[in-house]
Amino acid sequence: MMKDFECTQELYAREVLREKGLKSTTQRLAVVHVLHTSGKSLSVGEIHDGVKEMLGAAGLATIYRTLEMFEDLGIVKRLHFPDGGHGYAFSQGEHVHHMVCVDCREVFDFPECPVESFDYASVERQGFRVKDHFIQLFGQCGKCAEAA
Amino acid sequence: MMKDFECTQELYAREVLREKGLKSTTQRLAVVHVLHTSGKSLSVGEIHDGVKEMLGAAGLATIYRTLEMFEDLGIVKRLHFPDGGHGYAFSQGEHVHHMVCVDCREVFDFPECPVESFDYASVERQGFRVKDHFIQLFGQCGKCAEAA
DNA sequence: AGCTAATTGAAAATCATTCTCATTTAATCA
DNA sequence: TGATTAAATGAGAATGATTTTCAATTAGCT
Repeated sequence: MMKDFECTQELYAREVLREKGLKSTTQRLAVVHVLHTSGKSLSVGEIHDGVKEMLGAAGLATIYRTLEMFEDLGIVKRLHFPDGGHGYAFSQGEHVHHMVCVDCREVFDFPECPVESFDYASVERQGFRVKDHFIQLFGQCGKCAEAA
Repeated sequence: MMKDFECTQELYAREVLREKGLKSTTQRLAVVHVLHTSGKSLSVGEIHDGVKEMLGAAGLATIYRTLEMFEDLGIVKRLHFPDGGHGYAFSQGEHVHHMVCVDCREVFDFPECPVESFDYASVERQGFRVKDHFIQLFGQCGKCAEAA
């Protein structure tokens, strides 16, 4: 499957998949397309709907399988919301954090990492070795702030 | 229900509940006890087991209801793990972040907030208003690092 | 001790996620 | 290109997690 309207994000996913010997299926590329063009954090159901709209039909199990795999590959990031729900946003493997509008769930990158420059002395004094971190900022985007 | 071995954490929970006009039931205090004494992040099932051990029996629905309520009240924090699972840790409402050992799930506080002192200029330039944040550090505690 | 609204427990209902397996498809190579 | 083959998909069943319902119980008042 090679479409003329393929964007850099799809080419990126295609490349990551190829490197790992995984197939660039229609469904997988559709997931990338839906996530990337939305620019938002989407739930599994929303992604499924988007893919169905593109392809006519798509199995829900495939969406789950794809998202799990994409998360491992760094193609998507799983985000958590204060209400207990979670969603997925497109990502290109770089170390960025996300800031999500709690109203429209639009996702904005936050390239400077507040933790990178942070002094871990206090936890390391307790014997810890910090290996990874998860950061997410919540707030309101300009549009939603105006609308409110 | 008033036990002689009640600790400050239970007294704290009792106080928060009283302020909101909520009842300090045996089950709720047992959840506090289980979480606080474990010092770890526990799954809903583990909390349920712990409470059953203390009380002989306890409904799972009550555990869910209690945890949801406690999260709103700031008595517990919900933590997310890289494997997609989540757990709950005792908290006393203060603004602390947590660092979790990925092996034993022990939870350590991280009082200095790396984001508090952070310069939000880059996102605010995009029209955002940052209202909240979620930070979690992952790593290995001293004990688990030795054992490995 | 008695009253009352809040809370609980058990089971059913709902919702989310994973699994199974027969069928299809992307990538490779002749 | 067409054949081959391992990987991937889809449909639905199975599982697991969470929520709801409602009758019975209990904490926090007088």
